[in-house]
Amino acid sequence: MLNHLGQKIRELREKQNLLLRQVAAKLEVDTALMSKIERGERNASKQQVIDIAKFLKADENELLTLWLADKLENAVGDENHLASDALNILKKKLKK
Amino acid sequence: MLNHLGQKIRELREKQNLLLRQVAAKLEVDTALMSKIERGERNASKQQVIDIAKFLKADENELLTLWLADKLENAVGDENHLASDALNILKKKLKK
DNA sequence: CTACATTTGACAAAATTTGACAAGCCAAAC
DNA sequence: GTTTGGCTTGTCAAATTTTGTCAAATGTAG
Repeated sequence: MLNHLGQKIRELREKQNLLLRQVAAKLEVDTALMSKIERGERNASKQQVIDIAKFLKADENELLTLWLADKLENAVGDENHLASDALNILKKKLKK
Repeated sequence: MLNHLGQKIRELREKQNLLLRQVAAKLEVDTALMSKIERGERNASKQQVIDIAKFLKADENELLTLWLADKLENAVGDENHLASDALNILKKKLKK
């Protein structure tokens, strides 16, 4: 259930002794939603990631990369056995 | 707009001189949908890919791999600049 | 022109996602 | 014990996305 982005956000938040409530307030979302985002139960929107990066003084691209990695992991679903080949196909395509 | 799976399906279908209508009939979907799948305007479901592989005598895993590659590409969206890093993160995770 | 294959656009139904709310859990302090 | 405060969980309606069909348009060979 844990994902890359959520883990990182929680780590950043705790290092700065901030409450879920405080981050949530900045994003103007419910604390419950923030909790879900950190635990990977819900995906953050791109804009939310950007806002979080700003508030937690983190590198925006770093967080967005984790966010994308999570999205890709979702897309793989339970097709683990095909993923490595599929990833290679995609990698090749992206070179253009 | 073209995707990996659709291209492959079309190639297989044409090599066997089959009509969209015939493949669509096998899958019990509208011809229009089949056309969209081949052109990448719509994604096929996993089951549809399996049925197509069977009907076109293609390797199921090969088609499913293309199907997954397309899904991953969709997930990347227009975040091309982050994709390569995200892919590496995912690759690492998949090794477990 | 005709006949047939494919494509396109619009649409309703179905499925998924989204965020809020309320209730619950848990530890620390009282 | 009870209260407090932070976090989590379940449920829900609204919003959004996806799915497949239909009808009309386009293309193409005879």
